[in-house]
Amino acid sequence: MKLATWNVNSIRQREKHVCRWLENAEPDFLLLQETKCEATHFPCGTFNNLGYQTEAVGQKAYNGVAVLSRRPYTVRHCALPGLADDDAQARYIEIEAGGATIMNVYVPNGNSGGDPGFAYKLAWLDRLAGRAECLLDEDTPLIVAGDFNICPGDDDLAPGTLPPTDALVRTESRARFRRLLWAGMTDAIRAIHPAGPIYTFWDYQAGAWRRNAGLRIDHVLLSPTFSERLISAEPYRQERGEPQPSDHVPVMVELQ
DNA sequence: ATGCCGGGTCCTACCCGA
Repeated sequence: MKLATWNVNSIRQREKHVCRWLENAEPDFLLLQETKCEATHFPCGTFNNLGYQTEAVGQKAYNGVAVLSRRPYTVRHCALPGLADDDAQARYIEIEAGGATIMNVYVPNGNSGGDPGFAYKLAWLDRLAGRAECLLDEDTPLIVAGDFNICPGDDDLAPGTLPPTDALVRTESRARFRRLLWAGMTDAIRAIHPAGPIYTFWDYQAGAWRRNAGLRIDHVLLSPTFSERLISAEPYRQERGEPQPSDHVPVMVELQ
């Protein structure tokens, strides 16, 4: 089974990239973030034609997530349960497939909106961890994947790319990521590649791609049932070199 | 420590991302 996550930075701009990538990589599940598209305008038909059943949660201009799957699934939640303003922003889809739960997340960046903006990010991550812990307590096989907007460690950003005050590297953000690990989730990329620089995002500006000034902020977290079956976990760097790319690349895991 | 790029929308000057 192959599952991937990709922040596409507008599905309308990236529809052809996604189709081409699906045909080459053939994931069973693809979790998209930053579709920037209301659900009624999401190009479901295009992906149906490639054999993928699609569920989109969207809003105008910002955020937006979607699930593409060639395996049967049911949608369980279209917003993070229990969050105070839980469906104000389109950041979460939770599905059930083959007895497992899969969460597609677009975590708030936390750098805009001052202290309340950062507090929203932390509250969102606390709520996510609480939800994951509930499912882990019941031994539900679980995958949490998406754009976390967190560089978990110092190998996860090119030196000098971000100041220590940035919401992507703040200790409070990293502590929320560790809470998910301590709850029993495995960071799939780090299970396969324990150390060294691995990036999933390169800014459009200042020659970030050319200089390999990247960040690792897109993650796939696996509960024990899945981590024991992990075969590979890789970012698809070549996507960043395509014409008109997203600033993020797909991250795919293969499970036995 | 960004807003140089690239997306969005109140269509055009701004907001937002990481």
